[in-house]
Amino acid sequence: MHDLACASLQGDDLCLPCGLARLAGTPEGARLSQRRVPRGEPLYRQGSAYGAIYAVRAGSFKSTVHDEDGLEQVTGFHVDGDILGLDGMARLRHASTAVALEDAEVLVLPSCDAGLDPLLPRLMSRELVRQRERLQLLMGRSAEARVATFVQDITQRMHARGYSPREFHLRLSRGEIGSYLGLKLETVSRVFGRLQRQRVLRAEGRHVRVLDPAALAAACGASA
Amino acid sequence: MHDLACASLQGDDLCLPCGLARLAGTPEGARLSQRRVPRGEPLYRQGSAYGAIYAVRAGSFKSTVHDEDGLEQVTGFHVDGDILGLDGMARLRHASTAVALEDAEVLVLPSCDAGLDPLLPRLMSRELVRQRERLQLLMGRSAEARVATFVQDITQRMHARGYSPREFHLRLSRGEIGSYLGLKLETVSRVFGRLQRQRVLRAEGRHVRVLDPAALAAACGASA
DNA sequence: CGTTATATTGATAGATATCAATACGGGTGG
DNA sequence: CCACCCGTATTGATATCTATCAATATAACG
Repeated sequence: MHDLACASLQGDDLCLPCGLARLAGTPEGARLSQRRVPRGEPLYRQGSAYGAIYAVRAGSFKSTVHDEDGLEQVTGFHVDGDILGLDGMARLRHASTAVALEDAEVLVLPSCDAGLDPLLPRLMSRELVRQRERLQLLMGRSAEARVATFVQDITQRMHARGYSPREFHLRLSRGEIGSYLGLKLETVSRVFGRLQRQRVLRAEGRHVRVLDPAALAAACGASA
Repeated sequence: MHDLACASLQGDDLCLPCGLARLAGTPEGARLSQRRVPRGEPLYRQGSAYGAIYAVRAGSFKSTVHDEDGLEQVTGFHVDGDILGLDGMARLRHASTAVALEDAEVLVLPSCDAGLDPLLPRLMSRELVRQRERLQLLMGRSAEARVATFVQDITQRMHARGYSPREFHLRLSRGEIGSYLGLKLETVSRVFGRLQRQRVLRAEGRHVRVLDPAALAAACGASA
């Protein structure tokens, strides 16, 4: 029963994917249910009753919030290993909508799971820190730095999961990226154009290839 | 023992201050220790070992993070009833610094307190939602909207705690407000000047008086 | 009362948003 | 298989906003 928690609590950084990987085949693992979510379908909707949190096993999701006028804003981009739904616990109602960007699969983690419980506060704390880092990233930095960081973040996450760190297929439109980064879609497009002219990357529509990782890293630091 | 959790879990919104208020004088309350923090002193520092979270009982705090170069950025402003230190659980090391803006007093909440534990995930979830709301506020909105929202937020919090909703003493400099809102100090100053000329409020240095709450609310909505 | 930090105010430059037109691309139906 | 269409992306011209640089004024403090 402690497999999940212990595996994940060890070390400085906690790693739920690792913990979850160990669950495969164990009695505890069998207890957890999976759920398939077809591309374009919501895993949950803002305002709906909170029931569980989810761990992405395959595919990717975007999180969005809708303000009073119904305007959609992208607040998150999630892949394999990420946890979704933590924001629903406060009011026992989901505070955002999660939509699959491609056919996806998630592990359903009931909120009072004995194996997950001791881990939960730390997981949430990490999310809190990440959220703040994202805020700091977006605030003082230029459009170029934001886009560069976004691209780098994706390549790193892809790499960590065994995919090519040089090439990937974006599943978000320019408008969605802009919404996520606090920029207008035209600005996102222009930045991609600039980075391409500087031979940092090649962006053919949504297919992105990183040509110069060092230059990309450098572009992440430009302040305003 | 369940006083704290139950009082706070009832209703749609959870309220730790209410729960804590009930603890005064009870056996559980006596168990919790208090701590005084003189003005300008840190409650904890970024990077120091995580030991507990804290509930503000009197006074106010600012949270800051220091980037690699040591540059300070204000990430939070906390008053009576707010919880501090949640970001330290992820790595068991505080991810930010909390400094008292005036002589303050906090309740020390050991992380594995039996009364607090069931409440913790919801508390953290709420913080997660707030953090995101803050991000959305800062991203697409004009300097005027940011400052107006900041002022309104303070008056509302003050009001909820029994102080005058019209007048308060800012304990942050223009530079600190700017850091918190993602603006330069000159811009903050100019916005205060503009709001003053429009008779929305009167700002004499750090003493602020709201003259026209409706106009202030209207100013919160200006996008970019 | 002087000294230093903080705040206000002005002039200018730089960045992104906005408005507008054109190009591309994927899918559908002919 | 090609032509057409609609959503998406690119590119350009201009407006708006905030940052920056700089000077002065005010407030806090010893």
